[in-house]
Amino acid sequence: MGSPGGNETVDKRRIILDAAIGVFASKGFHGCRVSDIAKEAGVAYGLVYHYFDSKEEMLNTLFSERWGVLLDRISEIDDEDRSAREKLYEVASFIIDSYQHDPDLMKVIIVEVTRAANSFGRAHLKEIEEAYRRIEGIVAGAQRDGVFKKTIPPEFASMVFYGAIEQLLSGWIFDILPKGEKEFERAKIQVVEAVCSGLEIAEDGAVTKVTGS
Amino acid sequence: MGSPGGNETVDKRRIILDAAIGVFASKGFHGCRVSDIAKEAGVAYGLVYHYFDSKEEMLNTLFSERWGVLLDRISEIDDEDRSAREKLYEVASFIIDSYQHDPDLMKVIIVEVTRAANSFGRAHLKEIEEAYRRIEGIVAGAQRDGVFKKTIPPEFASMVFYGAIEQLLSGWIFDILPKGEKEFERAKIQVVEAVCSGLEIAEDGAVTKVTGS
Amino acid sequence: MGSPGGNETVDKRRIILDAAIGVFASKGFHGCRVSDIAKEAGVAYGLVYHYFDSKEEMLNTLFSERWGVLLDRISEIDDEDRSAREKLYEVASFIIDSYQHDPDLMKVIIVEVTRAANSFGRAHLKEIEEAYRRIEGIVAGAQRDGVFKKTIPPEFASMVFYGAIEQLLSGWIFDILPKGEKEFERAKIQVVEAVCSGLEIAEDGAVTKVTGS
Amino acid sequence: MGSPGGNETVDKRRIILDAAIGVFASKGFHGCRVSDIAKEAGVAYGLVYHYFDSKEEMLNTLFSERWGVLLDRISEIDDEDRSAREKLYEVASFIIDSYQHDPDLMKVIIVEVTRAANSFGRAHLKEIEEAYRRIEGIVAGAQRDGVFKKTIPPEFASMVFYGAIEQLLSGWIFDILPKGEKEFERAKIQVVEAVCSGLEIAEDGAVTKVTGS
DNA sequence: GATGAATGAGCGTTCATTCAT
DNA sequence: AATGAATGAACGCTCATTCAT
Repeated sequence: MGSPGGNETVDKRRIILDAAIGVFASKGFHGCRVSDIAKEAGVAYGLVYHYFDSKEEMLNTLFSERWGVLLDRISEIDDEDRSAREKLYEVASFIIDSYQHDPDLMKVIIVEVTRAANSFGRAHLKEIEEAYRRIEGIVAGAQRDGVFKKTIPPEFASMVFYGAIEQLLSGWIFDILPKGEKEFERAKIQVVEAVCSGLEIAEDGAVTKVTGS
Repeated sequence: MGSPGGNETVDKRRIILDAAIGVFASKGFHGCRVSDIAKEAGVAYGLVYHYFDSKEEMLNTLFSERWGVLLDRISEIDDEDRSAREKLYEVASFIIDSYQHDPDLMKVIIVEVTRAANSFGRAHLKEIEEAYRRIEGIVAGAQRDGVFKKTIPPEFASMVFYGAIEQLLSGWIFDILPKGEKEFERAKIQVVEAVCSGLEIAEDGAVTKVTGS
Repeated sequence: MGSPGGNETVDKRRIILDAAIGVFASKGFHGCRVSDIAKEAGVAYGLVYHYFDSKEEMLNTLFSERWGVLLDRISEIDDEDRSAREKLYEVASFIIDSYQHDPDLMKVIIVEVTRAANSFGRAHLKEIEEAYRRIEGIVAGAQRDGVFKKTIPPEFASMVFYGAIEQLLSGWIFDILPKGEKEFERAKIQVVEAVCSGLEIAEDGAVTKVTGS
Repeated sequence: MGSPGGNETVDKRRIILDAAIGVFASKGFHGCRVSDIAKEAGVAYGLVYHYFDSKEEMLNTLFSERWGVLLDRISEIDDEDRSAREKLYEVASFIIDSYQHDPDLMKVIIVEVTRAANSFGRAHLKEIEEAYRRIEGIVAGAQRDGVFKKTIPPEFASMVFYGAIEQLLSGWIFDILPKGEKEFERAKIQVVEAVCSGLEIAEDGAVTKVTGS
């Protein structure tokens, strides 16, 4: 039953981690000090090191926690009985919703890990690649089903798809693209439309089947 | 004896800049020391500061030099009398060729600036956005010509296109995608195909017109 | 066993400050390194920066601490019911005693701050001027009482008095004048005599009333 | 005949020295760079080192040049057949006129040398002491003549007199005292009055004989 | 004399990490 | 668990001075 009475017991570890999200997001991993995190969390300097071996471990933890959820979700989506386009829509949807729900966390994950492959990304390359591979799986399935063209290798398609989404997120993060519920919803549809049907008007003039949640 | 024949005259500034490319590429901007650059360039520590105000100024210089060339090239391409798809192919081609020609420089530009919008990218946001805008222009033109669908806003299409290409470069940089002349050439075609025609097989079954240089 | 008896508890901040006095006095502010201070204090380099924001802050702290005491003392003296000459004697006495008690500290204050108005003195100009103003107050009072001549403006008299004393301290600091208890006591009397009664023999031949503590 | 035609020949050494006065005065010896002086002088960086062995040598030169003039003038004054008070007035007058004539140079001499006995002053201690000794000579003479009281040792009187004047100069330099022709003239009179006759009203009420130039 | 590129020792400051309590 | 003082390696930058031309 844990702590009697309920959840008054504070999980300092969690508090520190949440503080780290905010601090990493606003100052950047390199730009912040461990003391900033402790201060933000309202705990003593040393306590951070009681729970984490290093500043980097906090980032790693934040990334892995969230990335694991993403990987699970992609697999789940892939297991559903839907078209490839719908599956990609679901993936885009999940990522964009994640950003909408906790922009700071997604900013940290993308800016400090995913797009910083040089430093911390290195450590998570395997996890990151795993996501690519699962999207790849969706594409490969569609190719087997004769829905996606075989001229574009799945691993390539996966990169295009993921790259497009991440670019959108970056656009929002750095205020290059307008943000808002409406924009996010549109983006989900349009990024899938662009990647699946392309920007060009098809010969037959069909503008495509819109996918919605 | 002077320098009768030509370029034996050494431009130390250039030498330092070139050394910086290599060092930034291999150790990262944060991971290297100014002394690493001086050593690599074979010059005294202080000379670096004779030519540059700071470590960061070297990165800025490298970025701006190259990004300026990219911007010029996109404009040039847009001025040509070709289809939008061909123009996008040319842009992709230029970027990928740039990587092929000087992988270290492109790595630095992408890893340390373009994808590090949090830190140095901030300083170059205007230049970076300018590139997006020029691609946007190509798309907008195609929409006016009735070749690209109007359901996807040009600024959105531009992000998808650029995001896809950058993801490919990242894939090569971090050894997620196989490198090689053949791969690069294929990538140019496929990224354009994916973005313009989409991954799906069009209703009419047309696999699309391949564009070559 | 704690610290039952008293002051075994070490105040590292104080230790560092005291070490700074010695180091600044012997090598000068510019001539010493922060590591000299740390070494002298027997603490780790970084601890200095745990307690102080910068090398300069140590100097500022030392100055303000001591100068505050001087200002208080002057006010206290001015509040006493004594003649102006006696008050000036008390001020001279306090300053000279300060030097006698902690020559290094006074050396630092005079050499690095008071007489270095160009650099650090600038920052403390207000505090320094305050001292001048308080001496000025003593003189002005004496003029009102008809004891000091009105032909010499108080602010001018204050500068003469303070300048004379500081010159004596400089003389001792740089071994131009002989040091010693006897010399210090004599100096107190003579500087007041010189400034109050002048170097000349008065018409009536009176050599003056000597002031003692 | 030197340079034919006259003085079109520029003495670069002099130009550098004059530039140094301005730069030392405005930025301070420590606060300026050799390149600042070269720039101010309008000469190449390296030329400074052609004429001077070091940055310090420029300061030394400036000091010695001017201080020599002061020493000569004091001797000259002392040789005149005037009262001690008149002699001291002449000395004060010369120093204050020097400041009026070239405030930057006097600022450098006082701020960077005379009052910086810790660093550069050390090197010039002998010259500086020589000035004290010459003033001392004037006082000693007056004591022998029965004009100055013997209770204040000449070397002590000399410090009081010089300290008072230097304090005034510092006051002008750092804008603590009002500047202006009238102020300078008054100061000459008052500093001598203060030091010779004292601040107190003498028993017999005589306010003293004012000395004018 | 004149130029300014080249040298490199030196130093203030930062901050992740450790540790005694 | 919790605190925050203590540690010290690391690094960017400055700038007086030298030197090749």
